[in-house]
Amino acid sequence: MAKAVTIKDIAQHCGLSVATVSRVINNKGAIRAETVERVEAAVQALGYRPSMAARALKSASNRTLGVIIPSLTNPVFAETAAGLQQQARLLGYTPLILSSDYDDALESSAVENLLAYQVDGVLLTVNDATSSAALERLDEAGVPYCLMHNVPRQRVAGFIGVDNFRAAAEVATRIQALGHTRIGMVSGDFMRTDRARDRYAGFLAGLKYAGVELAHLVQVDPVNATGLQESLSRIYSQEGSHPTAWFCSNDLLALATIAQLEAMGRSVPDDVSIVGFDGIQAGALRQPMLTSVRTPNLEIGSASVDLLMAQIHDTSSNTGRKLDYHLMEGGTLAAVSEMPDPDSGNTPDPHLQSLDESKDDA
Amino acid sequence: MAKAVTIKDIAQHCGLSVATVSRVINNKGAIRAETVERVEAAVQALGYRPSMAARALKSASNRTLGVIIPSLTNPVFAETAAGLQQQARLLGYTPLILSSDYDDALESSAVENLLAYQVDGVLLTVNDATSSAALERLDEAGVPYCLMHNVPRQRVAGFIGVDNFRAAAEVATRIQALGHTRIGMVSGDFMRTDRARDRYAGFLAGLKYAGVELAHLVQVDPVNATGLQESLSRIYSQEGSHPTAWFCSNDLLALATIAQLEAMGRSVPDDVSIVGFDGIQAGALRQPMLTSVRTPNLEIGSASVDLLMAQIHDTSSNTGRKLDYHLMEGGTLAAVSEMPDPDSGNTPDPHLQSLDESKDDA
DNA sequence: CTGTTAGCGCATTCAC
DNA sequence: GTGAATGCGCTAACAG
Repeated sequence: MAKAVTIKDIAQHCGLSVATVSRVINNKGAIRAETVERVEAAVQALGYRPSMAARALKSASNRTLGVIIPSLTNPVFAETAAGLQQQARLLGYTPLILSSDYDDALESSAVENLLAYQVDGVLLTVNDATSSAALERLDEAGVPYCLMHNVPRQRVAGFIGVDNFRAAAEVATRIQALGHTRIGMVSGDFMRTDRARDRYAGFLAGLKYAGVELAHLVQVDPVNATGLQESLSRIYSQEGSHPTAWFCSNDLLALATIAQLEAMGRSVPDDVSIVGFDGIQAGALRQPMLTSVRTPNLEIGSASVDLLMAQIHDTSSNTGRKLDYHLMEGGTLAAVSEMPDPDSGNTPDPHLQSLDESKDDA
Repeated sequence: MAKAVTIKDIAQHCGLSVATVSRVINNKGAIRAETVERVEAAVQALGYRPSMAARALKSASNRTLGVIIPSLTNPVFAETAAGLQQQARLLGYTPLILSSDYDDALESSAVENLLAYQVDGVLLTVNDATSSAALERLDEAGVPYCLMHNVPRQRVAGFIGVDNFRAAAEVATRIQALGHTRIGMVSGDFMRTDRARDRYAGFLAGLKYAGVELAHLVQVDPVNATGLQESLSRIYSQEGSHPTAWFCSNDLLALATIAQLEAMGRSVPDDVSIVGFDGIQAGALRQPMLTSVRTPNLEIGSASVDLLMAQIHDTSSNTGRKLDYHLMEGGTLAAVSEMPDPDSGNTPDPHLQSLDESKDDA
């Protein structure tokens, strides 16, 4: 690696001291206009770039933001990362993005890693904000951070996310209003993420309010949906009435559920309705479009950067914000049909039939 | 930010010099076993982490790999990044991931940024490997790098990707073999990426070999597919025979094309066949599954790390490798039907009809 | 307005 | 085997 040009080189080149050059570069203090020009010209000419390493070493700011997300390949987090990266770039910060693969140990080691890089702050989505060693470590190290997607009940440094509980409850009432009475939920493992837990709790609460009981709960691995296929085929091979609607705790699961149901010969939404959560592009591109709770993922990223910046500079006690979500009505949620499940003998209550055509009020 | 524990702290704690501690930590030189133990215990106890900044400053290695991808939200690159991150982690390296948004200027500034971080090497997908200021800058700085997905004709430091030309040519012959004669291509802007150009060239060559001409070429913005809708509706609103098959230069475009065609009342694959490129999850989850050239994205990431490591350590002249791809036959490519386009009066050649049922030979 | 100087945390000489 | 000293590139006092 060719020797990089340092602040010293440009100082020499201009016949100035390194201090003056540093001032010009950082816009600190008052310097003569001509000097500024001279330095800037030299910077251009020699192709100088300040070393982040040296900056960090001076334990000033190195304008680096640590980022930890559960997965790079889940579009939700990819979008969040994209939003955050763009906002960071605007503010002259560089994000250092690590993924935890939904693993607590990796989450913690990612924090250690970021600490070693002396990041100015951390943006992260943890598995579970109520019991995260990673967050404790950040508190202990005194590094400002902002949670993304996690909406913790207890006070933390900051967070940006949507009200998962409330959104899921809305989904429940919406599904029930369409006449469904046999309703299931497909969820990521509760032990793994607080989002899955909140969405489950909200969905349950919504169902209860609507006077319906949850017929089935299928918990799967959030990374690869292990167990989904088996569970669904078991449920649908049983005698009796089958669910006519499923709420999935995220869109990836919803898409996988649809694929599985269709592979089993069930048609969506004619035989069974599906609602997802996240509003990822893949759901919007399919036909019919996936009905889903759309969350502002890009904005969650960019707003988190803003919040973190506020913390870094003002140390104001900004504790976070809930962003709006939107129940996007696609075509995968429909009113329950007269004959939802040919295998079962049950017919929906007559008084629900009037709801059959109410699906286009989105 | 609470003062981090330094090598000095643990030296004091052990009654040793910083030099000795450094030796223990880096496994350099001979040290007494008991001393090693003592140091390691202190490291554990005090929670010491060597500062990457200081390491980088000593212009040794800071075990950081720069990464530049066109987009975080395109699953192809997200998967590649995931593969690369995992492999890097295995080897004790940390990836610093930046996205260029398919923009040459951002690509270059990303390189500058990585240079400022003194990365040990760079893994990147550039827009166009044959004319990249970013690559020139890396050469100039003497930083080893490995291209991902770019398969340049001229010699470069290293690359890992698939043979886009050959794969696209295969797609062409496959489509033609199914009886299609009116064939179009939807492509990302040629000015933007060499992949789009190679795939176009390969597709053309394949068609030529098969004795068919390309009926339509639709070029769109690779970021947001701007212009797709307009072009397609113009083509299908014209009198005469319409394309019965489209090859799309990537899966995101293929999905968007399907959505657009279906919105226009065309059925896939009954009215029109679609083939994509990349093999992203969203294509595999839809029904019918998207027919696509599946590329080993995770492996492209991990293999690139390996190749880059080889360059960093051996400075061997390893010039890269082409990885295998696979034409995944989903359900969106079918033999041309007897009446491909109700609007047009033309009927396919009788001798092609025998191919109608050959679609399940995948 | 500008120059001098002192470290930041670490790896690496060179002594002992 | 181990310690003391040096400097990587930079910023932040403190002097002029």
